[in-house]
Amino acid sequence: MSSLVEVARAAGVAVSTASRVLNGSSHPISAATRARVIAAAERLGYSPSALARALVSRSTRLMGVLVSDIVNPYFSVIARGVDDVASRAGYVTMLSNVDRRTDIEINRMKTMRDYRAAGVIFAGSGYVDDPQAQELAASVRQAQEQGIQVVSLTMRDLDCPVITSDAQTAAYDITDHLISLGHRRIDFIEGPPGMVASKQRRDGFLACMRDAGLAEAAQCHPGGFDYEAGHAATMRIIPRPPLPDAILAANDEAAVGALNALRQAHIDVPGQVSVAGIDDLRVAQFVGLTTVSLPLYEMGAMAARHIIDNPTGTGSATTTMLSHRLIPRETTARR
Amino acid sequence: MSSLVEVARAAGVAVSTASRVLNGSSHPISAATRARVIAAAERLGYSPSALARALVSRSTRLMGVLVSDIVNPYFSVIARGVDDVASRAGYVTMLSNVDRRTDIEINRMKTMRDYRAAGVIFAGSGYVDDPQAQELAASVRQAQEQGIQVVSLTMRDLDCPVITSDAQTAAYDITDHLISLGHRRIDFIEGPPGMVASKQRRDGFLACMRDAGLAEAAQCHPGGFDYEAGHAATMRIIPRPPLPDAILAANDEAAVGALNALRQAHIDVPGQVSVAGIDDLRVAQFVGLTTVSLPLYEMGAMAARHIIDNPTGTGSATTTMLSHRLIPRETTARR
DNA sequence: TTGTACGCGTTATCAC
DNA sequence: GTGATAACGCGTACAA
Repeated sequence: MSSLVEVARAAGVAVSTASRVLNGSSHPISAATRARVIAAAERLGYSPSALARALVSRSTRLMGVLVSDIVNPYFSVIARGVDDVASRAGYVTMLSNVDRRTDIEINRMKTMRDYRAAGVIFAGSGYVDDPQAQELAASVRQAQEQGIQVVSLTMRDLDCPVITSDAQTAAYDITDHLISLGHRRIDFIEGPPGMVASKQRRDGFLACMRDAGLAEAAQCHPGGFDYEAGHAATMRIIPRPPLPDAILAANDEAAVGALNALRQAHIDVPGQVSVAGIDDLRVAQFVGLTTVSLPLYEMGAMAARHIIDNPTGTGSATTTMLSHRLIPRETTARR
Repeated sequence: MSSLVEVARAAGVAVSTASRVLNGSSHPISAATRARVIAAAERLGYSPSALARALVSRSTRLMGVLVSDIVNPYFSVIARGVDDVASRAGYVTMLSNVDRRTDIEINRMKTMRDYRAAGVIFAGSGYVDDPQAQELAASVRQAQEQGIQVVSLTMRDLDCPVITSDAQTAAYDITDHLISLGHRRIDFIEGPPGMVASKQRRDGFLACMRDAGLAEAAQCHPGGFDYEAGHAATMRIIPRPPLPDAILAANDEAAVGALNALRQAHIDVPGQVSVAGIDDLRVAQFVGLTTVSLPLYEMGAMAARHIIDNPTGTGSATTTMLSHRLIPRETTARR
């Protein structure tokens, strides 16, 4: 718990001298005193106060990330991307779960602002007609005026740079893949109601079906992003024949739920029905799920790098689109 | 970016007065001035500097968590437990991935120490004969002397409170369950070599087999904690008949790998071979895996609570054992 | 090459 | 009730 003054005293030098050797200043220091200071610091177990340092330098190496739920692999992959580049740059990442609630999001973001985070990354999507969207936008603006970099990983009504992937086109592409396999009647299990992310994915699906002249054959079912939702939706599909040629779920976990529901009902996948998801999370590999790979890790990593590389809050609100990739596996087959 | 002095000036009061109203001090303040200060703070978009506050109060509301890999659901569940109680108490959690490397662990822990974290939680297990264990222990001791609470979620050579679950007994219990189902020849797929967590689980398995007079029927295979390891180990088991009655993997993900390897080889589970895991992660529900539920969320939550409730670094190094629970599902059956 | 002195934004102590 | 003022631990002009 010794401070710089104590180290300086122990080394018989002025605090400024101690400071200069201990924080790698370019200021010239004689080898002798440098050694003395380092020895003293070592002996006293000196640990520089990042707090005090931040106070005077007016900048921290704190990287904020706001996720809906870190247990959701979608977000843990993003968080991993963030932390990898953050820690490599000497930053420490602050993580908060906001449970898809804008009020919590506002609140946590203010807490990170109080700690003067270098930047805050919004990993989760927004909501359609969110009554608190304005309040959030105002908080974001305020944070930016304080010099905090804000980056969003989805398109939202925030005046900040966006680093994202095109979920709508991803949904379009996987639907197109299904169609190219000869499937005509395709059922779509939607994401949670009200989320922009849900809407994008459904829109991509519908657009592709329409473009293929299959608008009539497209059917949407309420669902969600989790296993149970995909399972339940499929349980509602099964008893109403005819079965669709294929089922596309709004994300992988729901797709796995659909897959299991079908197999439990002794419906062969992909023999009778093909199943596909979106995201390409780890579970998709486990079950051999056909899906679209979204660059989640890269999004997190790029967002962190953006924050580190743009110390001033002057970055214009550009949008960076990272590309996705179709991953055909064993849950889809030619009709 | 306005500070307390600016708020005070705008409100026409002294900084001390502004401070008193803005940080909920119990000091008496006239309603009139209180209102003026609040109005001024509002108008200027004042956000208190947690940095400056921490500097003078000598304590932060920063909660540190060190995990091996946040993408691993084992750790993300723990992290979620930590963050839930942390944020409810106004703390913000700092997360770091240490990739099972003690040197990184030491490094990240020092960074958190520099930020004067209220506490640091070690979520990952240690390694047998770790050459850097001493260095880590020394860093921990130093942090503790600075008033940082340290909690470990596994038994390691750190002089700090431990909040954990008995993985060895968990392994024992699931093995016992397998035996009670009539299985005799049981193969165990080990965790990553060198990890204490791997050893505990294997020891629990072997102890149970021995106690059941089945030491001869117990067979251990090198493996790992991930899908690929479980899959590969099982691929090595299959071509060497006779098949075991059951396969127990060191954790759920490896068990799912084993399960898939068996099914791909057209071996019926649980008809021909039963399969079980340890942890009870979400994927275990997906595939209906019999397993043991470890109180991961609770461990994280309790650790965070401990840190919040024990502001002084005086807590003795007690050990708290949280109980596990057998979860029989569909991958095991009576022989 | 080294030292002095000030300021970063707060809280706490003391006086009024 | 309110107001100066001294810390907290550090970086950095500026002076020596």
